[in-house]
Amino acid sequence: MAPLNEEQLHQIRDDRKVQIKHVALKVFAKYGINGTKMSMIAKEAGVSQGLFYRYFKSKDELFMMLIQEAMEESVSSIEKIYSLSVPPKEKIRTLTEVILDDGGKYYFMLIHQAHTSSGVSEKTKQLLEQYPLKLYIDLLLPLFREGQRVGEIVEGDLEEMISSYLSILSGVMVINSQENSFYQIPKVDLLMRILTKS
Amino acid sequence: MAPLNEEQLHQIRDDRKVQIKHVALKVFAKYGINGTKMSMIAKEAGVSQGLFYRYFKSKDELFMMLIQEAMEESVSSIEKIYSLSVPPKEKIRTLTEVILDDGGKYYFMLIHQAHTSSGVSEKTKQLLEQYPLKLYIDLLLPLFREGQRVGEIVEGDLEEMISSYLSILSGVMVINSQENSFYQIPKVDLLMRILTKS
Amino acid sequence: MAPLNEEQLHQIRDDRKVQIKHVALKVFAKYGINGTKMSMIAKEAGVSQGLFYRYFKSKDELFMMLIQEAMEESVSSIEKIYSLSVPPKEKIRTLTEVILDDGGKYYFMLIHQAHTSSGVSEKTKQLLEQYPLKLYIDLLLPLFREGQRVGEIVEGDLEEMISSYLSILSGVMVINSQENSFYQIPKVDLLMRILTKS
Amino acid sequence: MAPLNEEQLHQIRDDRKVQIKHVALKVFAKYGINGTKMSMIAKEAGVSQGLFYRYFKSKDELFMMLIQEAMEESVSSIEKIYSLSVPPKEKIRTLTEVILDDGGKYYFMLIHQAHTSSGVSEKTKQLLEQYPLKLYIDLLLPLFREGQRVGEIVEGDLEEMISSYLSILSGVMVINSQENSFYQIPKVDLLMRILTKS
DNA sequence: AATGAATGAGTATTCATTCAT
DNA sequence: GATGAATGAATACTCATTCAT
Repeated sequence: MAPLNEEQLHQIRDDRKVQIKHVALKVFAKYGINGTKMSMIAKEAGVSQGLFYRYFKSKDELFMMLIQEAMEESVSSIEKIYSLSVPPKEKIRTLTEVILDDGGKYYFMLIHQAHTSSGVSEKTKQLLEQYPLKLYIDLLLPLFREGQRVGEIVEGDLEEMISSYLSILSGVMVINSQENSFYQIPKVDLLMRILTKS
Repeated sequence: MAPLNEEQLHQIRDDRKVQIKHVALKVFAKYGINGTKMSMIAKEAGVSQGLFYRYFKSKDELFMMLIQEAMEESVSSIEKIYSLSVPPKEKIRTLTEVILDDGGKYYFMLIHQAHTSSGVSEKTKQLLEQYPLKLYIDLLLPLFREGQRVGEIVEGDLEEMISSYLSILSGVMVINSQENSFYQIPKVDLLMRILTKS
Repeated sequence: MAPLNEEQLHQIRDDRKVQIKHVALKVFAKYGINGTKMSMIAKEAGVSQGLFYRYFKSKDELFMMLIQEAMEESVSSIEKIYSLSVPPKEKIRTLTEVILDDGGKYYFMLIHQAHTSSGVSEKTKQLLEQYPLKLYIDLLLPLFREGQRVGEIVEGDLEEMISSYLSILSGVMVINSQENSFYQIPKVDLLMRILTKS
Repeated sequence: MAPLNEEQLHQIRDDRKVQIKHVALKVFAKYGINGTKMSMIAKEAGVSQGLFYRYFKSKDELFMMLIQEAMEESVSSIEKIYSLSVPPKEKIRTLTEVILDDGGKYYFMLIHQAHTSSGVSEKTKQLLEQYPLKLYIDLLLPLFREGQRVGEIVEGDLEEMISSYLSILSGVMVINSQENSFYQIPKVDLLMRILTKS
């Protein structure tokens, strides 16, 4: 029989890469880079350990890739919010929903793991430094300022408020990243009370 | 000098144990059970790796001991609050302050680590099951109910509210457990907005 | 086009086999059996790794085949020398030239690699034992004896002299088997001084 | 019982290091860096594999260390020859004996292995470049020149002669580095014929 | 009691070989 | 036949724990 053609092979390779990354995101998010064993990823993805290395150079490289994507994704989520034509408070609510949504939680957890794990590579650390909290605050500042202007957001130092808001969101995501979480994700309305006038 | 007597020796042993536990709590909290190497604890505590095993049977045993203490401590913190003679809102604020306080954060982080880490022993898992979220909710329920009764706490389902409150507190503790945290701990006033009428 | 007939297919098969062997000889000679990865041979020969196994049962089988050929070739080179109608010294000089010649060096290196590498199969070891140094000495003995008789070769124990001569030739071949060798191949005249009267 | 004191520990560490290096030199020399498995070194040295890593950072680091020593040693051997108060020919003969001597052969083999193995680290390659053949030739040039001057060494291009001499010596060392060598080390007298007038 | 050397089980990674297409 | 994806056994290295002193 004829060997697979270029396109078919490309398809297979792409599928596998996506599949492995998808699995790895969850496992890394849950167990961190130290707690995650290659055997877990391989087993969960249904491939042999050896195959993993045809698609990714190393455990660390994959971890870094996922961090990179997580951070790009998070920034892009925020940017997208601005294009909605609803009042500031609604924008913030929507953003909160997006973050609390299932897709987002793995990314948050991953970034948390990256920040806290021992044994992350220098390269990964450098990558993390490219997305400091300040960057997120600056992205949200115009939105929150507008919120204050129209009276939807409580008075007070905005940088601190945004920082706290992000910390809380991250926190609840992180502690809920596991399947049968001890904790539960709060309702959006409840979280919004931190920011908005009653 | 005369040789130390029985009691003095016991005292030394006890001091050393406390010292090691104190150090280990911080290291475990920061790096998790997988990220924490015995060499880190030994070095940080200023003892040899060998000596460690005179005081504790294993890494896991120590981890479990700390979890145990953390959970007992957390329950006792809550119980103590009830003895204050201030209005409910003030009690909750004080509890929040106690938790956010420096001592508390390591315990929270530890419990989080225990819940999320791969490679925790079965015994540790069993221990965790002895302190489910429900237990904390039940402990706080009378306090919050009283708060609602006197109009200091917002209306709404109390179990959910308490659960959310605990999740948020835990979350911010967890993501701030490391030294140079990416995030910051929110002010107590800000957190209280979740629960209280403006 | 008409499909290839039986013989043409056989021809193609044979050509390919020769091609792979040719490439493998160089790679094995350069890097040894441990240093040579199947991917190197496949890439260098321009075939897929999978195809290789249509032609050869295993890496080790190919290695053995090459050793076999190398040893047969070396014996035949020596035998051929005897048919020349020149004085003994000239015959030895010609043999030396043949050995030092580009073709020969890979074979020497290969035999050296086979003798020294860890991880050569039992079968290969057995093969090597079929061509002991003694065999080569015996082959050359009549030639060298004649050389001594006519006064072209220095006096002395012949077995030792031949053995040394072969060791030196092998040695210089071996250390020059790589492309950009640290060392250089000595001129034939210089080597002949070992054996001949000035 | 009291723990070992500083000096005793230092002694143990030193002994072990020497012991491991001694064994590793032989094993690396024989099998190259690819052919040498850590289990071989550990077993041969009578230590566990784990212990190896308390003394050396990695297989490659040890290999490099040994290369370094081998090269320093070889240069120093040559330099020492100059201090003898014998005629040039005698000096060269002594040098030849020193090199052919048991201690030397492992070093030569090691350097050969380093030059030929695939998979040697960049660092090791750089190290090798610090000791090019030219350096050895230059070291020996004055000695050989003096030999020619006093009529003990044959006429001819000196650089080429030294290079050939070193190649031949290296070659015979390399192919004799294994225990039950197929080949044999030639007598010094025989090798000297390459250089000297009869 | 105290130390740090020593062990060995476990983990990431490589690579010869097989398999589906 | 031909391809390269897939497998799994082997190998370098790490680290909790034990042991000799």
